[in-house]
Amino acid sequence: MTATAERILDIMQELIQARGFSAISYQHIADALQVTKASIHYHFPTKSGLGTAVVRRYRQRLMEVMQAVAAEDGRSTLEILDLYSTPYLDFADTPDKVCLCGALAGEYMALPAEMQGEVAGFFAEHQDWLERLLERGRQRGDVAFDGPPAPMARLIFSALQGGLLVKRTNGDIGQVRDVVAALKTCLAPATQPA
Amino acid sequence: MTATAERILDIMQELIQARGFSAISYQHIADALQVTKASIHYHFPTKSGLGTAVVRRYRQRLMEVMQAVAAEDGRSTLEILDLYSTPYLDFADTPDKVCLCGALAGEYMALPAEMQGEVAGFFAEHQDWLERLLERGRQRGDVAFDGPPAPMARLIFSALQGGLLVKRTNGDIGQVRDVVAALKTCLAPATQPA
DNA sequence: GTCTATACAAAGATAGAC
DNA sequence: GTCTATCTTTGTATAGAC
Repeated sequence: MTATAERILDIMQELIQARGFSAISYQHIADALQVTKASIHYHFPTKSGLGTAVVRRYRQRLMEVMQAVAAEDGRSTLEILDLYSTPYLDFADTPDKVCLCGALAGEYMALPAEMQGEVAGFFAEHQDWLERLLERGRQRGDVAFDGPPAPMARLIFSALQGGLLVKRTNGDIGQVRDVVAALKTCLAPATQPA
Repeated sequence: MTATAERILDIMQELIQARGFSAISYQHIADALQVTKASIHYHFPTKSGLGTAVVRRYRQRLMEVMQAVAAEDGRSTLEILDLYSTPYLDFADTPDKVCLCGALAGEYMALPAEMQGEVAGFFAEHQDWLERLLERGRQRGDVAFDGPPAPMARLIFSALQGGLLVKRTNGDIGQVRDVVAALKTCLAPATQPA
């Protein structure tokens, strides 16, 4: 992967996060990189291939974040949840970006099959990760909730994705912060009555 | 509004719910309606105007649902929440549709300004409605949660939107059902210890 | 690896006949 | 209201020079 190819991926990712995949053209990328369309095609012959490469890289990066977060010792489950939420809160700090896969999910049926697979895989592995986190947390006793962990993991993940999307329409960072805060109140173990 | 114009709105709405706005062309609509592109332009001269009309109608319809639901007497807050969730669960029963505004949110920065306003208004009024529902419910004592109602309203709405988007990528209706179920466990008032 | 030039299809939109 | 025909721009993609 050359440096230029990486920059193209960077630009494409930012564009998708802001405007989605269908609305992006090679011209947009060329303008941002200050080269011609043909140069972009040299590095990524097809738009479908470019889109797939962007999602793959994004997916891998966030997976590394999750593995690093899970490896941290001495953190409470709620602290780990905070660390997990950090990338989403960072997106919320921008005026125009959401999660790459959250953006792509809205136009899912218009995506090339290869991209659909990457997006679906991203969602699945995040929810699996959250499920394991909740399971461990409940065993340790620092989170509490009714029923099996899978529905709660789905709630957390769905809420983060949805919260980011809503936030961009109202410009209120509180949208995502509120969602995270409300989730925590749902998970906080009941303090033993004295 | 003529019957044909209504059918165009129907088709456009379905197409957006499945594929987003940017990926839809007048040709797609013309094919679905079995007429030529020019006929569509007769009813809706610009794509921006057509998109805006679709969102406006959708917004209005769901607002009517909310008003009808809120007017129902003798329902518990959790029952009302179920009624509110019905349209989302109906979308979840299709293989390819999400909430119209949920789909549009992913490509928000690529939308015409007028459509952005409608989407933002839709989100705002839904969250406001949920906030009032929660406030009343807590007063009546049939739901319980920590802190002010706004964050919980935001959590519920974000989770429903996000849940639908994730559901479409994994084809599992359980995704949305789980989210609703998990939300309910978060809201259920603690049963008085005997 | 980037450029110019070009091919070809699809897009949004309009004119004017029926 | 719908059609055919057309305009103009944009989109994805390739060929070949530098």
